[in-house]
Formats: sequence, C-alpha cells, structure tokens
Amino acid sequence: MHDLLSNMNVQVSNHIYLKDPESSELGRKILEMSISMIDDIGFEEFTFRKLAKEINSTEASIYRYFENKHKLLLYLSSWYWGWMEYRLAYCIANIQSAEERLEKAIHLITENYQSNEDQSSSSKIKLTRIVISESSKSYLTKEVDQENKAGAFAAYKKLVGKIANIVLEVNPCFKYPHMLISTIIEGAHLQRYFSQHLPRLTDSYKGEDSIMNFYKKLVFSSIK
Amino acid sequence: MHDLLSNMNVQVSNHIYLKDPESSELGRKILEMSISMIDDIGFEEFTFRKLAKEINSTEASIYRYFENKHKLLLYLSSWYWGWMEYRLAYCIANIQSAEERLEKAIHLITENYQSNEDQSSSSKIKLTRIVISESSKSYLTKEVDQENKAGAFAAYKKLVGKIANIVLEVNPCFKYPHMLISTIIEGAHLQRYFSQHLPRLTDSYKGEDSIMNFYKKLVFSSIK
DNA sequence: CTGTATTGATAGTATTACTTTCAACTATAG
DNA sequence: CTATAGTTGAAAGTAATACTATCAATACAG
Repeated sequence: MHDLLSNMNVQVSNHIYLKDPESSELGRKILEMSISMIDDIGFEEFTFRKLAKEINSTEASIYRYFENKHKLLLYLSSWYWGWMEYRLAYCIANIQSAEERLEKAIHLITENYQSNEDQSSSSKIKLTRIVISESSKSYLTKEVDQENKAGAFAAYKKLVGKIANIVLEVNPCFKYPHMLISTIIEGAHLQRYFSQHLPRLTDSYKGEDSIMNFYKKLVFSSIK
Repeated sequence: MHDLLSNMNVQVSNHIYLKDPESSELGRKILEMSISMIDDIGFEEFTFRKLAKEINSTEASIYRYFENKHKLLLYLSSWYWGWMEYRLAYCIANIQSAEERLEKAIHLITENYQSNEDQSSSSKIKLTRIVISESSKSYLTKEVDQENKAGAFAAYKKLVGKIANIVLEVNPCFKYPHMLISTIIEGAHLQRYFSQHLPRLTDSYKGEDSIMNFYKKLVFSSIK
C-alpha cells in the first residue's frame, strides 16, 4: 500500500468508512488488495470473502472498516478525486494565463494515465482503470441522495468546481461550466473504455491521443 | 405490456434472450413488470424472485426467457436503442438540410422525455429513466467483449453510426463523429441524472432546457 | 501490570442466483 | 378426437453472497 498513500495527503470523508483504513496495516492491505482484485475480476465478482482470503484475514475484520463493498468503492473513488485535485494544483501552479491553466486541466482529466512514462505506481494505474470502469456504479444507485448528503461525492464535486472556475476565468459569460467539465471527465473515461471494448462508439487515429485532442477542441470551441 | 410493444416493430438480437419475451403473454408480463420494478427499486435490488412474485409466476419460468437479470437489462437497453432509431427515422424523414436533420437528432437524444406532452406511455417513460440510471451497467462489466461479439450492443452502435453519418454530411472533414455522438448521448443522460441527484455537477436555468441547449451549442460549435 | 483496542476464529442467518424434476395444461396437427 | 409437443407452475435443492454475533488471543499504552 505504501506506494499508493505514502507520499501525499489525500483526505477522504469519514462518513464513508467505519474505521480509517489508512490508520492500520490491515486497512492499507484492504485498500491495496481490493484495488488489485477489482481491477482483475471486476466489482460484481469482487467479494469481502475473496478479499479476506487474499490478505489472510477474515470477512469480519474487513467489515470493521467498511459497511459493504459499495462503501469501499466510494472510498476508492473519493480518494481518486482527491488525488486528481492534488495533481491539478501541482500542474497549474505558477501559471498566469487562464487559457493555459485550462489547457493543463483538460490535459490532466483526459490523458491516458496508463501510458504515462513517469513513475506511475502500479496501484495508481489500477485505480485509474477502476474509476473508468466502475466508478459510475458508485452514484448510479438508489442510495445516491443519502450518500450525497453524507459527503460521499464531495471530492468529485470539488474538483469539477475548481475546473469550472478556470472555465469562467477564460470566459465569464459561459453559462454551463459544470456541465462542460463533468461531461468531459465522464466522457473521457467512457471513451477510453469504448476504445478498448466498443470501438465503433468512438474514433481513434494512430499517432495521436484522439480522445484528448477531441476534448481539448471541444472545450475551446464551445466556450468561445 | 401492450402499450410498450404493440405499435412498433423493434427487433432485439436473439442472442440476448433464451426465448423471445414478445412471443407470449408471460414474456410480455416479464418485460412490463421488470421495467416497472427496476424503475422503482433499482437494478441492484431487483431479483427474479421478486419479479416472479409480482406477476404470479415462478423463478424457473422467468429463467426460461432470460439467463439472468443482466441479460434482461441488455434486452431492455437494446429495445430502447431500437426504439430511438425508429423515432429518429420518423423525425428526420423528408428533411433536406443536413444541418436541420442533425438538429432534430440532437434534439431527440437530449430531450427530457418525461416532460413530453404527447401520449408518452408510462412504460416508455419508465424505460427511459432506466436507461439513464442503469444502462451503463449493461456494458461496464467483464463480460462486455463476449456480449459485444454476440451482438448485444448492435442497436446502440447502429444509432450512433446513423447520427455520426449526419454529422459527416454537415462537415465531411470532422474527425470524431462517433466520439461526439456517444459523448452527447451518454452525457445528456448523465446530466439528467445529475440535475436530480448531484446538481453541483451540472448547471440549470429556469425557463430553458439547459441540457439540450448546452449540447446543441456544443455540437454545432465543435463541428464547424 | 492493567485496561483498551485490534484482529482472528468460528459459527450462524437470510437472501441471491440459480438448477432440476415432474406434473398439469394448452394448442394444434393428423 | 386424440396423440403429441410445447409451455408453465410447483416444489425442492445447492452454492454462494452479504452480512452479524460471540469470544479468545494479542498488542500497546498509561
């Protein structure tokens, strides 16, 4: 787990977990192994029983950290959005031009994280794939309103709000900054998924990152 | 069920079901009641046992039509896309201008179907809500490639292809027509959901359909 | 050394997601 | 009119899931 959480300070709302998984060795094992297993077998096939077996613990112990696997997915998603906000702050720091900051932000949320050359940790690559394939299941449920009240989606909303504000800096008259940014974040994830599994729903050209190019053009043509 | 299926001829790939649910009274009851129940309690809480109870039948009988509830969701989604293609054909018939046809198509895929004044049937309103809240779960699984080979997503891909072709008529040089259309279809659904449950992720103004306006502007500004 | 918190071990329950078998009924083809 | 094929219902059973409860062992902190 150390590679996922050691180096930064991402805060997750304490309503999501029963006991902070970052506070103990077992908790960190739960996070690390669940990321690996959900990526491997998918969220539907993933169970606390299987997870317990993999980390040589018990179901009862895991239930002391998370009420159920849905809450664990909320935790992972929330961590991801907190991490993205951290990365956003880093990559737009000290840049004067609002256009340039927006370009960096769109770059960040549309890039193909897996193909990054830098030292992306294995857990972060897996977590990114999980967010692409599974995170919409975290809010497409009948409990969404209740969980929203408990702050489960605060990190996501905060990130969207920050980038929407950059949009407004570029064009203060633009009416739909939140819609634009959430469309692009979810759209870019979906297009990554489609390019792998349902290619007829997307377009891809060799020698370019078509998804990033498409969304960059979309943003700048629509807010002008 | 008669209100959902009587008046039109929507074909669903026969790999999705074991036995054609439109071929019998029981099959039609399964479709109608499952639409109602999934809309009510959500896909996760929905089970064949509960469905059987509601229609005074048995689990075993339902399993003769669909392997599992996931296949039933595939069926409902597929029916929806076939229905949308039918409505698209109707609303762009006899229109010469490609721009105008594109405008009609975007109108169709971004409109708030619930607030239609015409005689929208109750099942169709419910089905539309199900597609918004649940249909992404039909392809965000580990079985997606296998099911795609079996034709489970053919109707969706066909609709996206048809609208993408209109985009190309308007601008034959536009590089990303499929990406644009699938972004808008999924985006519009998601924004409808956000406007109800996570309003900070979207933007809404009284006196207009903000979602439709946003996507219409997005399309026409990006393909020019 | 004592109290508190953490984990593991074990067991148990209700529900889900099916499968199997067989009997009853229904439509229709000869 | 009857034999037959196809459809449904009824009942029972299985393996897995999604938990919950209890208690013992261990660690650690004051």
